[in-house]
Amino acid sequence: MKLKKEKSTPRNKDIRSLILDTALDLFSIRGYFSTSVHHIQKQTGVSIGSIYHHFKNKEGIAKALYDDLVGQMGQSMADIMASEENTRNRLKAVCAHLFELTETSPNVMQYILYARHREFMPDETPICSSRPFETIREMVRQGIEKGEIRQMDLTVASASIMGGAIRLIYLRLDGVLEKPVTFYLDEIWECCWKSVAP
Amino acid sequence: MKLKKEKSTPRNKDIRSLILDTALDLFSIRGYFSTSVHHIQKQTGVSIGSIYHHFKNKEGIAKALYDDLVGQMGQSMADIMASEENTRNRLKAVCAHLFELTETSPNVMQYILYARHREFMPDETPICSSRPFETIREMVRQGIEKGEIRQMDLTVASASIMGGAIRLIYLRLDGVLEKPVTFYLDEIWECCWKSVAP
DNA sequence: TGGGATAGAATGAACATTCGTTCTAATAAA
DNA sequence: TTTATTAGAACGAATGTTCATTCTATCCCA
Repeated sequence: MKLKKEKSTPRNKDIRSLILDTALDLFSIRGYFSTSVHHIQKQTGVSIGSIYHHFKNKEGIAKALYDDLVGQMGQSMADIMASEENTRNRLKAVCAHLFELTETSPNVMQYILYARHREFMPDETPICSSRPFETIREMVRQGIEKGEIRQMDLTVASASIMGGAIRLIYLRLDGVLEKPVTFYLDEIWECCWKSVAP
Repeated sequence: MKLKKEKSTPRNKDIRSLILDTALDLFSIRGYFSTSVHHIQKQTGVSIGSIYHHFKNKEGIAKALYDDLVGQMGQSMADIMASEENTRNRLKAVCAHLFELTETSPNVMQYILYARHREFMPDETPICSSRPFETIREMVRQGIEKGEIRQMDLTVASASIMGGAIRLIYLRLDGVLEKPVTFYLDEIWECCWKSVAP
């Protein structure tokens, strides 16, 4: 009985997660277009029929994955927003979080930052307009309002403050940095902050 | 005679260029994987056989295109390096050039920056290790040496100084900026420079 | 100059393969 | 029994590539 239940009941969620986890691995290693549904089938052991029972189609898998990951990241940003008071600490915490994520889950970072979502999810809003990035923008906006960041165009300020850090993340994901990005956190953060400080 | 020569001799180059130009358009609009060789055939009017006569295969088209564009950009960077003396002017000229290119040939910028080359050109070095980016790195290195940029890790300095500008280019290509990037040049450049100034 | 030989460029039908998706049957759960 | 889930064979469309053939321009020799 127990054995049966353990095998079956949690299966719904397990299978869905199993498919998404595997898809993330395959997508970020081989890319979306070079990953076939049959690959996912082989890697998960879940049958084709079952995959299509859980997701409308291949794009549906990519979309669900995207929503999950962007949702998680949005939550992290909201948490930082809530737990830190001043702009400088908030934004440094954002950088630190992104750097750690890059090291602990490069696949996640790769999929969020690097995959050309619009290429296979035509209706998706560009990543930079999604909630996590909107939250960062809001942090910057408040920073300008409070005078912690000098008066300037909001978009330029956001790009400037995150640009260097994101650049480093790309370099790390591309295998160009030999040390973990986290190693460079303090140094790059000083640059980021100086670029917009009053 | 002359007529004949004009019609025939340049044809080799014309067809090759026609294929590359069209491929660039299609690749940057629909993406590499959503562009079939048959699409290129239809758009150019050049027969399939002829396409395969000029290029080894589809990947060969992408690679030739990449080499051409990266070569051109490398030349531009070398020109700037040669024509400007001090680091600040050099790097601002680099930003200005990239911004102008983004406005005049967004396709080129899109292909160079955004396409996941490693996904379909497995042997290609990551863009950030290619010659144009190496030249930028060398500019920064000299800047640090001469004390125009403060003492710091070279990679971090490069990422910091170009990060914000590149970020803006991405935003523009994604259709998030309503105004041309060139409009923001002075403002973002001030940020970039402040981030690494002594 | 004229005419055949040669090289290489262009053609597009045909091919094998892969892919996303559907369908029907079997199984498990309620 | 009824409903939800799993299974995997089958399908059709699309793709990258090949190849036998035709066309065109240049070269060579009479």
